Amino acid sequence: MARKIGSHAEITGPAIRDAALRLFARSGYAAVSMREIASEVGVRAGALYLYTPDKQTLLFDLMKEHLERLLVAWSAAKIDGEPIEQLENFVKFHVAYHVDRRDAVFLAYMELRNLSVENFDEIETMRRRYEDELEKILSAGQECGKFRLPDTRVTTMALIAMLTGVHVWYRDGGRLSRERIQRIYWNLARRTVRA
Amino acid sequence: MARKIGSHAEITGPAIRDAALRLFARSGYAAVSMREIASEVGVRAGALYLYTPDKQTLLFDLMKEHLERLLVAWSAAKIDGEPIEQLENFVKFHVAYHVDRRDAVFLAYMELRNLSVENFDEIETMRRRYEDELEKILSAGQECGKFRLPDTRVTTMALIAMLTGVHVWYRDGGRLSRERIQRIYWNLARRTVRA
DNA sequence: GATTGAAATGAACGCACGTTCAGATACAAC
DNA sequence: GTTGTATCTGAACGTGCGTTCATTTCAATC
Repeated sequence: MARKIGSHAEITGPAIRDAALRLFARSGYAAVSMREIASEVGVRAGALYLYTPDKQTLLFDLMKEHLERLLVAWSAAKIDGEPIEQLENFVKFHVAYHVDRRDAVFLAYMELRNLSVENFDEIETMRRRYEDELEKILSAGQECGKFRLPDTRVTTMALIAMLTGVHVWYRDGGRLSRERIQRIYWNLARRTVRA
Repeated sequence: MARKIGSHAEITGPAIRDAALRLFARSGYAAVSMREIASEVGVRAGALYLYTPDKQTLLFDLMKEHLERLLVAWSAAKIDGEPIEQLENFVKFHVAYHVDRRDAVFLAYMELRNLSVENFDEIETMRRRYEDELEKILSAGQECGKFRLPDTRVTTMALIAMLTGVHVWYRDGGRLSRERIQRIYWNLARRTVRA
């Protein structure tokens, strides 16, 4: 049975995370004060400490939650089949996910430096797990002769960088639809593996 | 005739910029104090203000200097010829430059948020000028039928992101030589434009 | 309507920050 | 050796930070 909590907490907890995510993504972890986050939520700074032990943990939890969700979402989205189909699936998944969660993606990229060593290691391990999913697809394609890659590891990093870069320029309601963007990136990625 | 300056200034000025670049790149602008920078140079914080009006200007100057040097270096490196040759030249130039100046590249990417509005606009204009150099090459190739691109602008952004991503994983003395890395990225880029 | 306890406040803490500046220092010129 | 000046120090400034905690608020329960 779930522990009973007050009616405020049910709202305030997630609201704090939302506000922190938005502000951290916009201005950077170090540039955002606990007072700003609190003000965004409509609360005073002290109240935040009912929901997080400290600012560092708030950042870490946001990044960890992002990567956990990413890995779970990928687990649900991944398919069996030919490497080329798996790659198409990965590319479209990655682009859609990164377009839909720009703030979280941005945070997880930019704020690694502000994590403590242990926290950094944990996040980095999860990121590496995700990158490995792509690398496995590329390796499989390479081994069965379907892909021709100059270097599997570098191609993995190059593809990840290329795809993730969508968050730099994508804007909601922009010139291109989500689906069009997915197709463009898939087009580019397919050429990269020469399949 | 050059204005005469004391013997210390000839050394200290650049030393401050070096230290600031290194520390900003490592820990982030907001996380580095003027006292830390001064300590790295072997001086007290107050002395920094003989060389920069404030911390923000120090950051801005580092970023501006990086982009100026990048544009100058590209001006010197760029060639005429077929789009495919121009692209090869651009890719190899970009990779080499970004591998050789990881700190400056990192700074110019990560610290845009910490610039004042006017400073941001100036830096962004210069960055855009550089990106346009690639876009012009892609457009030329597209128009003469040598390249087949799904979308010139998106391909530009995708290629820039892919190439710049080298700074994420490159380490001096790593598994791959600079030249090998240049060739791998050129290989990937060429496929991208289907040339 | 009294009781309860979670939620939030508001004031305070010690600390580190960017920046200033009067005074000390070191060094080149004479 | 004295002077002049570029360089640097050391102390101080006001500010804002993350965090704590005694106190207050207030909705739910009886």
